Amino acid sequence: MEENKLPLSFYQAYDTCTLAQKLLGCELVHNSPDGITSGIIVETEAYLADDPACHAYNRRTPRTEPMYGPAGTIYVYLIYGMYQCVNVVSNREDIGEAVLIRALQPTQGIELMQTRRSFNQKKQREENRKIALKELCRGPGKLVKAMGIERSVHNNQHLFDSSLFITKPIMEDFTIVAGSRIGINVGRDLPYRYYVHNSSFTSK
DNA sequence: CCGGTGATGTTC
DNA sequence: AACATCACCGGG
Repeated sequence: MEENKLPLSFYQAYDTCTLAQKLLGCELVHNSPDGITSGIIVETEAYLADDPACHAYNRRTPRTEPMYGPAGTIYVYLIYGMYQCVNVVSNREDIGEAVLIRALQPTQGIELMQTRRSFNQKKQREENRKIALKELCRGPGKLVKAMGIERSVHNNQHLFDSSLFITKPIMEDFTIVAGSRIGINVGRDLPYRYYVHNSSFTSK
């Protein structure tokens, strides 16, 4: 599996919008101390340097610094106080652009993902609710929790040198649909959201 | 629909 | 120091 990692050159080869589409069909893998979990990327969003919705738009601060790193850097941030989202940094060093991973089709470690998703951090215990396969990684916050991705661990690491990595495309013959990004105000008119047509694992 | 939740950036 | 914002999710 490790040997199927995307090469560094893959992340450097494309502009951000193209990379966001090229990552569809690839597998996101986390080789964690608790076990391996993975899923096929079925939904992404591009965030560009000249794009007001981009965290790095006109600002280079401690939080956004990973976005200015080399392509393939991992950018994890906290949102709404309780969720984290994971991005693949794109373009050249010193240009703040990235691709947000929004949904996965789960492949390996499904039970572990269900366990992670079922853990109620407020009550500090696991709850009984059974989470449907389709719901496991449908959304950026959900997939980060299911995959066990942690800002404190993975932020500013590189996909080529981390327990979190991406392998070459394993999905074949799919159509890519472009549309407006989800959950943002500025830049909502830009068609920078990409997803696999007819996949039942994408968010809405 | 609506509110929880906390880091971040901006304004004072 | 205070405030507005926020690439979300789950309960209703």
